[in-house]
Amino acid sequence: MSTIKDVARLAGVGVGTASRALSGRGSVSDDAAERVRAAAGRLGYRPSSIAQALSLQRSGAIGVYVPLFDGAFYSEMLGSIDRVLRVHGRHMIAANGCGAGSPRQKALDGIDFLLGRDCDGLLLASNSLTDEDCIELFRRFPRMVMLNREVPGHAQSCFSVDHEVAGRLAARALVAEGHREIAVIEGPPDAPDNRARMRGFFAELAACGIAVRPAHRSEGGFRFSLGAAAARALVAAGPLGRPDFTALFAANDLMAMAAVSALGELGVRVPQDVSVIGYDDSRFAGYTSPPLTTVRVPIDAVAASGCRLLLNACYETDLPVERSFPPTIAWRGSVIRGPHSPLGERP
Amino acid sequence: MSTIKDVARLAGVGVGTASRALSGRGSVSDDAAERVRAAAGRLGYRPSSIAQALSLQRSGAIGVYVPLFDGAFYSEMLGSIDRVLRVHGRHMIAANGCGAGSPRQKALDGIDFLLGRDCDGLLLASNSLTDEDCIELFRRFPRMVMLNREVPGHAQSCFSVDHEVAGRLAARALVAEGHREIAVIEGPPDAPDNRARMRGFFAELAACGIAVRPAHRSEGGFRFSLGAAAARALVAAGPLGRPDFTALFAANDLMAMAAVSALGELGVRVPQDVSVIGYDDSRFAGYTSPPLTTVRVPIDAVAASGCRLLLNACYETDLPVERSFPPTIAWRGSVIRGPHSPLGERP
DNA sequence: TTGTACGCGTTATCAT
DNA sequence: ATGATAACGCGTACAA
Repeated sequence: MSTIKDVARLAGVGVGTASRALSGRGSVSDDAAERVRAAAGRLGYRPSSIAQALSLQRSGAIGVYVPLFDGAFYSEMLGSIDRVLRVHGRHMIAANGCGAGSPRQKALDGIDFLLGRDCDGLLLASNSLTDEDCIELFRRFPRMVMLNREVPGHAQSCFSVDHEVAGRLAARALVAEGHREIAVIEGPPDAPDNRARMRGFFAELAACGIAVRPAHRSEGGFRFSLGAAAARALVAAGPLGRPDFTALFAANDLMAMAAVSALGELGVRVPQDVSVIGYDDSRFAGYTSPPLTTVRVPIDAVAASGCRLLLNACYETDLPVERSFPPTIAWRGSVIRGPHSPLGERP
Repeated sequence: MSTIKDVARLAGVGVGTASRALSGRGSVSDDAAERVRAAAGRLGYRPSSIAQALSLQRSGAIGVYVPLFDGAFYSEMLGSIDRVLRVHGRHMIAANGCGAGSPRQKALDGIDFLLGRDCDGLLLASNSLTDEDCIELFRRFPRMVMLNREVPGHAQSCFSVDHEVAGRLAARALVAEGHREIAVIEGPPDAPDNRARMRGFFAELAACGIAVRPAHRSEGGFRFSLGAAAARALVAAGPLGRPDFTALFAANDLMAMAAVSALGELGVRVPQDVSVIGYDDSRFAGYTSPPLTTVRVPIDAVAASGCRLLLNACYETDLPVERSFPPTIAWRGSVIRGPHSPLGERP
């Protein structure tokens, strides 16, 4: 690999001139600039990003931690982040939770790993860290933004949809279609995003005078297998092993999809026997059978804005940043009219 | 941030001693080593990976290019790669295709971007590059391994399942269940992996005396929307707008899932009216309705071995590397017995 | 065993 | 406008 010294020598100038000519910063005579460019071209010169990093005191790397790479939710974030980063000439060091330990420990390990790689900034998505973990992290490493969660005292550095509002939306969608006997497959009980959407969902239902029976609440965990198991448990709890609810809200699309599948194997049809509404509007939601009606949360926009704020913090730029990411309902085939009269309007 | 100089000063030794004590290479008196460790601990010293990289002439970064982050196939690869990398203290700079241009151009851009970040090695997954592109890439940058494709003359650096064998397997599965009127939704016509699986599929069918009618071949492109469209086209081509085939092979699970959904909306039931077999055994395949019978290709193992070979090449290690990744059939609910007598045995 | 000094490739400063 | 030179933080050869 040729260095800037080689370029300078071939061009017949000093390294300073070569550096300025190549970077465009500082003044160089047209003549010299041209010779440097030619020399660089002939040598196939590429600046060493490592040496640049050492000299500039920044690596250009943004560390990104997500619990896992697969799953429509996080991979969509990743794509969005890469897009923003690349436009601005930065790159991503990506890590997901791996190895042994609890989800929280995996997150801590992954973040620690990232911290050791000299990242200029950190982009974090984790609902397994405690608020205290996050606060401590912010203290040690202020150039950080959290995605998909709110951390007390750090609203500026947190980007998320309002999951409570989104949860209310799901409830409104169901009651607007005339459902009242409603079952729920919840996400992990200590995940902040799950709790927020459940809080909103139940609150809106309560506002409509609807209470969800305890037997109609089943705990999942944002995973296919748990969604399927939860769905089976829900119908098993009904009389004669038939569901005694007409609608089902799953805390994410993965579980909604798994629930539809499990329901199908039990002989209960979606949407004829029970309507199902999901959450996230994952890439696949339009292509299940039936296509999934779901709460759309614009996670790509969330990630992009979070990334841009981080970039501003790291590189003194002034990229535009959105703060509001209103959820909507993606109406598809898995929710149909229920037996009761509609309450309110279709959101 | 404190540097090794600070540590050395606090420990009352020279930087050389501090460096040796911290790295474990070279000899240091127990006494000095202890003082250095203590000093490092008190200072919260973290070596600058950038300075290390400049000195050692390697960054510890492996560049990974995949066409996209979402989609079960590539994200599963990513997870597998990160797992291997992290165990060995290396990290991943991940890039996916973004910006304008053809898929091929995106790949070329992404790779070029990675090359500019001083990666020690490159892990590539792309079926949009031509063989010539790959060969040229290997010439310019030998420390590279291709995932999920074979490049002529570079078998050593390519890791993939044998898609032709896997395609044959799909055919055998269908005929073993008594299907003969078979339709196909193909992937992108110039993607090598798609071509190989189609070649195998048609060859095995031919060996059984079965020919696929031109009207029963529909071109998709590894995407939901194309799978759905292809399925609609297939039934539209039949008499009375009903399918005149009893089984359908989709070149990947995404399209299989979309096809099942589209078929459902047209009133044709899976598997009662037509059996569907997918390809990949994506994470979601067990949770569609009905659960998808599919060709399982162990892409995680492929990625892990490819990654280990690359690590060996980059860091003179001797990690174990597998070369054979036999595909199997994951039997689930989307394929049932067809009208003809079985040919051969269930693979 | 130890400390000093040099090299890694770049950018930035500063006389010229 | 230009070129020499000093950082940047680390590993390591070498002399002691």
